[in-house]
Amino acid sequence: MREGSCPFGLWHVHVAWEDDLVSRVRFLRYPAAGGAPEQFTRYLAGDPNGLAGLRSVATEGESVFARIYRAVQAVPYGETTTYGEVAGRVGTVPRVVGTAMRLNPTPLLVPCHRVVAKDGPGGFSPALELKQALLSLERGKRTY
DNA sequence: TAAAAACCGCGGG
DNA sequence: CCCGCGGTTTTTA
Repeated sequence: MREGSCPFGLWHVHVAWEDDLVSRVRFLRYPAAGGAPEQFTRYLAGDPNGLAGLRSVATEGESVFARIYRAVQAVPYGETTTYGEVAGRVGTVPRVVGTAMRLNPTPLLVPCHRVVAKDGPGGFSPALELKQALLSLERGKRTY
């Protein structure tokens, strides 16, 4: 298993992967020893198709969460959907979608930042600021 | 271990 | 404002 990071503003995007399969993505305040896959660098530089070719472990299987993650992955770059909308498509309730987003092992690859509340931004860990930065990045506005 | 309670990145009443 | 929804985590025994 390989691990590395690339910078994003005040943060560093840490990635754990093997070949094209990504098992973990995290936002930390310090860099890793090595670099992240170039796809992440491209995405964070504003390339809409930067992440193409990478898979996430989170989307495998038939669990409710896996189906939620697949539904979220289907949300196009630069667009948003709501917790309730995803819930309806998967056959569960909004609250569970929120839980799945909170526990998302591979943010960015499963673009949980594109899921917002019906009226409001919804949440994001470790910082809501990151969700806003990612959304404005996809709108073509570089915050960082 | 197993069962119960608490906890939520929500939404509708 | 309050309560149910359903899946996860924490607490309790």
